[in-house]
Amino acid sequence: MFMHSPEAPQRAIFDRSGLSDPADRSSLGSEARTLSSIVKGQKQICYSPKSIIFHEGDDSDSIYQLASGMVCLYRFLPNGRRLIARFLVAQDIVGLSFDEECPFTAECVEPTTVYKIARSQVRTLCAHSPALQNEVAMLLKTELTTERNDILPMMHLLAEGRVARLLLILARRGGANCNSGDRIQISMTRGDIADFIGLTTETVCRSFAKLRKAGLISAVSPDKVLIKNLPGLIAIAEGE
Amino acid sequence: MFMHSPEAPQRAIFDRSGLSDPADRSSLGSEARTLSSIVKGQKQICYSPKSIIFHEGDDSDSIYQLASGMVCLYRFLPNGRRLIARFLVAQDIVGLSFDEECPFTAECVEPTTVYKIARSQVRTLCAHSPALQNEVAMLLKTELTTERNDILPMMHLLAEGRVARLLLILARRGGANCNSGDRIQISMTRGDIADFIGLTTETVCRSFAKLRKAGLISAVSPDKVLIKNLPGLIAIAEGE
DNA sequence: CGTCGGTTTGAGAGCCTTCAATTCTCGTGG
DNA sequence: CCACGAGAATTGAAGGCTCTCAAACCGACG
Repeated sequence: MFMHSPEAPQRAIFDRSGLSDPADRSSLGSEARTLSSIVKGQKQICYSPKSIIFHEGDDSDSIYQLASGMVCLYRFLPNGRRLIARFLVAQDIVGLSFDEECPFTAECVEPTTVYKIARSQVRTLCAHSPALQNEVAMLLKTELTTERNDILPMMHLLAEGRVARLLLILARRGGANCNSGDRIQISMTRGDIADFIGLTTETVCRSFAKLRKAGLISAVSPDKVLIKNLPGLIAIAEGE
Repeated sequence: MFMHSPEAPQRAIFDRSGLSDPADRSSLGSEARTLSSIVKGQKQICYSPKSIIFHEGDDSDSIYQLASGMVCLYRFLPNGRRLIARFLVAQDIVGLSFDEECPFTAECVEPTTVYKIARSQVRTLCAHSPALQNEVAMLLKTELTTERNDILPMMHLLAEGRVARLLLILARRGGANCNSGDRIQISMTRGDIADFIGLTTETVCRSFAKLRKAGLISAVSPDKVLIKNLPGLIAIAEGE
């Protein structure tokens, strides 16, 4: 479950479609535009670490696709704790599922460039292009699948399993081939990780230490780890 | 955040659309069909408690809408623990976000009737009806929003907060007006609740007891509770 | 009336959080 | 090039929360 690539080319996303009629695929013609092709015309916007792309509560009048970097989507609970819903990496699109208001704040974790697309433009193009509207539905489906497979099981795991699962998510996103020996780049802080998987900074640290002592990973630096035993890591990430 | 109704009429769902072009709404004409209208032509299928509507791994060749009853969607983790992803109630639709295989088993919690629609039919109708395809996108959006607002915060709460949150979800679904004094019907078992919010049966029980002793709810029977102090319950559900 | 599944309560062990102190990392300025 | 300082990471100890194991209770049903 961990090894399929979420950065599959658009065609692959289409091919997995359970909604569009395959027989109609050939009739799309030249006016069929993918979100990617629309995005290519936009200029890139650059952000430095810790800068905010949009705030929770802002009018959700645009959607964004990351060209590079990393962004986290978060919100504060009434008790003051921060809840990180998702980390976005290159190619990820954010905003398609938003209503009038942004339900999250989007803050850059590292230097980031994004394409910005007006929601009104997406609306208009969707209304005229069944293919594009289908692509949007596919993207929403993918988002739900990711939520289902990556995030939801976190709630049922102990600390070590949650951290292992996060590492595997990062490994899958970062490196194409994900084997024992591969290096994982961890751009976010321990506190970010904690707010993502529902633990404290200290517990995240201790979990890293346990995984290290168990020989499943080895630490190059706080933000780089090597996978020493992938099957073992997967086992932990799935609850022993 | 808890009090908006997820069972809003279809029009309301359309009106909240962030994707369809409002200007095109009037051109839908008579061929515009909603999922609800399609469903009305189907015959109902009845299931008794504990019966299975579909198994994890089955070909996902149909989608379902609940007419009445309650269904839980679950899957087993490699460690043997069961993970309940969602409880479906009347009007809920399941399957739109599935790929070739069902990612969950759907098991009835109580006597349940469903409408069954072939996925191929949805595909075909979607290909010919932008309005229907838009409705599908809206339903996926709603599912994501629910996941974001109801489920995701669970991971960051203690046992009492998770149970309080579940009670509010049930209250919102069950009764239209949700005030102190309202009765909540809890059809699933304590074990089901535990597998949903990532705890054990015993901890769920103890959390109910704590909420009772705190005067936030009172127990009519194991499967019926009264809300005694809604603001207090909401506070707990959001992390104090 | 007895059984069975589900619920509730208790006790002890293990996990996570909190609070505190220490170490590490890395960019900056000398 | 090296020293310095701020922020991040790590480690320790104590206490609270949750899990496990066990036992008692309850209600529906045959």
